[in-house]
Amino acid sequence: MLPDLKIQQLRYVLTVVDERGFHAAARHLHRTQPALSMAVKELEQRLGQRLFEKGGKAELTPFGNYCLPRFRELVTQHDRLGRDIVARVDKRAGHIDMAAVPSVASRLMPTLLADFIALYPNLKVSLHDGNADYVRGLVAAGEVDLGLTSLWQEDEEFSFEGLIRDAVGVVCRDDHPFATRTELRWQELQGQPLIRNGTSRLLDNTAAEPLLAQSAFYISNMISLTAMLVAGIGVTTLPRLAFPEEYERLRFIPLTRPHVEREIGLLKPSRRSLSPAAQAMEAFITAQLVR
Amino acid sequence: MLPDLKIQQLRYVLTVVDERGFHAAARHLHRTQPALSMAVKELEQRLGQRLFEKGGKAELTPFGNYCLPRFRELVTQHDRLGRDIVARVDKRAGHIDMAAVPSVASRLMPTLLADFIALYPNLKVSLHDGNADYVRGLVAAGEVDLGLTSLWQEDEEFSFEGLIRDAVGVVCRDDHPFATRTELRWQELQGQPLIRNGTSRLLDNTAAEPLLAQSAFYISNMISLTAMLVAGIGVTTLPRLAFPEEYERLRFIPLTRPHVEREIGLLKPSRRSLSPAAQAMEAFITAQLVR
DNA sequence: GGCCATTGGTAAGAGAAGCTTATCGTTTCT
DNA sequence: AGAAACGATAAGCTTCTCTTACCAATGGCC
Repeated sequence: MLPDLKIQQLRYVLTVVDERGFHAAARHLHRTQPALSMAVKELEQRLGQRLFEKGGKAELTPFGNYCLPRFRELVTQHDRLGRDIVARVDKRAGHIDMAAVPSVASRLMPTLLADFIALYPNLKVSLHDGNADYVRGLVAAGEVDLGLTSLWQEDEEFSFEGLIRDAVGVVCRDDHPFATRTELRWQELQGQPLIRNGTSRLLDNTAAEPLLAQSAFYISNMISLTAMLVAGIGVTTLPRLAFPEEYERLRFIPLTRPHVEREIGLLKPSRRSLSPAAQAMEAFITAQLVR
Repeated sequence: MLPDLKIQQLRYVLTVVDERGFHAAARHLHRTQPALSMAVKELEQRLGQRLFEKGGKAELTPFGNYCLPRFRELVTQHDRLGRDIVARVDKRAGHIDMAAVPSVASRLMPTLLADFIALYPNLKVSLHDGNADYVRGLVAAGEVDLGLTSLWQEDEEFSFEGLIRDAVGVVCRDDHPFATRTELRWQELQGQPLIRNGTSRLLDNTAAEPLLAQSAFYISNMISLTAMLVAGIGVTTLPRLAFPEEYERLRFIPLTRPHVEREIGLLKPSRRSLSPAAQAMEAFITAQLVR
C-alpha cells in the first residue's frame, strides 16, 4: 500500500542537504556521487514529487523542505534504536535477575557480583534468595534469568551446570566433644541431639537418613538455628558453605563414610534463552567458579 | 559504524510475532516463508543475538522481547511518516499562501476558492491582497506560493501565465453625459476632471498617457475613490474587473482607440518549484480561467 | 505406534537493487 | 574564454532478496 522508505535513502537526502551538495555528501558517506543521485531520484519517483530543485543545484523544493525535518526525525530515532540495541548486545546496558540459596547468596555472591560489576559497570543485577525450591520456582516461572542452587532431580525444563561441591558436616559448639575432631563418621552421631534444618534433606536416600528420624527439632531459620547451637541445645548438619563462620563458638567437622555433598551450580531454563546481560553473567560465573 | 536496520526486516519480525508463525506472516506479507526465515536470520546475525528461540517455534527470546516494542515503535513512526507524505502528494493535506490584486481578490477569488476547497476539502488557503507591486514582492520573497496579478515587465525570476484580459474604461456617475454611451474614445476625455488611481499606470506608454497629466487628483484607496465619483467630483479610469458594480449610481463605459487592457495571470517563481498543494491550485486556476 | 499435516530451516538459481566507472551538459569563477 | 566544479546519465558488475524445491522436526489423530 504505502511504499517502504528506506532509512538509507533518507540518510542520503539528509547528508546532501547538510553537506550542501551531492559530491560532498558522497565523500562523507564513502559512496560515489552517482550513487546518491540515483538513490535520491528513485526516492523522488516513488514519492511522486521532487525533493531537490532541478536546476543542477542541491536546493530543496518546498516539498523537500516539508519532508526534511520528518526524515531527520525518523533517521534519528532509527539511530537511537540502533545504539540502544547494540548497547544491549555489547552488555553495556541491561539487567539480570538472579536467585540463589542463602548460603550462596551470602557467601559467594558479594564478591562475585562486585567483580562482575567491575567488568560490566552499566549492568544492573537483582538478587533474590530463598531455599532451593524457591530458586527453582523462580527460574521455572521465568521470574529470574539464572539461579544458583543445588538440584535434586534432573528435569527437561532446566539446564543445570554443576560448579562447586559442598561437603556436609556437623556443626556444634566449641565445648562439645566433637569440637576438636577433624572428621566424623555418621555412626558417631547416634544418640546426639540432632537438629534438622532446611539442608537436611540432602541426606535423604543416603546412609545418614535413619539418623534424622531421631531428631526432635526442625528449624528452618538460620538465625534461630545458630542461636540453638550456640545455646548448646544440640548439633546439626550443614554443608560447609552454609556454616556461619562468623560465630566464634561454633565448629564445623566434616562427615565421612559415606561422604555426602551437595553440588551447587547454575540453573537456567533450557527452553528459553538468556538475555545478552544474563549470558555475560553466566559466562562470568562459570569462569569464576569452575577451577 | 552502526548497521542500518531495514524497515522491511523489522516489519517482518513484527508480522511473524503478530501472526504467530512464519507461514502465516508470509501469507500476510505476500512473500514466501523462506524469505522471512532468511531475512530474520540475516537481521539476527547482524545484531549478534537471536530474536526467535531456536526450537522450530516462532517464540521470541528475551532479547527479542526487548527489541519487539522498539521495532514496533520505529515501524509505526515510519508508516505514519509515509502516510503523512502521501497525503501531501495526493493533495489531501497542506496549505497554499496566495496573493492577489484587490479586484481579483474580491471579484474572482471568492467563488474560485469555494470551488477549489470543494475539490480539495483538506487543503488550507491563505489569501493576501495588495497592489501589483506588493503581490510581486510576496511572490519574489517566497512568502506566498502564487500571485494573481498583472505584470509589466517580463522577468527571469518569475513565470507569468496570462489568464484573462481586462479592458480599461471610464467610470462616471449616472447623470454624467458619458453615462449613456456604450463606448468612448480617449480624446473625449479631454477637459474632463479626471481622477487618477492605482490602476492608472496601466495607461503609461499608451496614447492615453498625456491625458493623465491634466489630472488634479490621485486617490489610491478604492472606498475614497468611489466616494468621490458618487459625489460627482470627476471621472476615473478602471479596468472592468476593478469597477465596483455594487454602486448603483456608477457607470462603466469601455474606452476604445486605442484599446487598453491589462492582462491578469498567475505569477509564480520560476526558480523555485511549488508545493503539491500549490500545484493543485495552479492547475485548478488555469483550468478555470483559461477558456 | 505409525501416518500425515504443519512447522521452520536450507540450498540453488533467478531477478532486482545498488554501486562504480566513465562520460556528458551546465554553471560558475577566474 | 577557459577551467573547475556541479549534478545527471549510461553501462556493467556486485550484492542482496526472493522463489522454488527439498529436508528435518513436531504434533495430532486414528
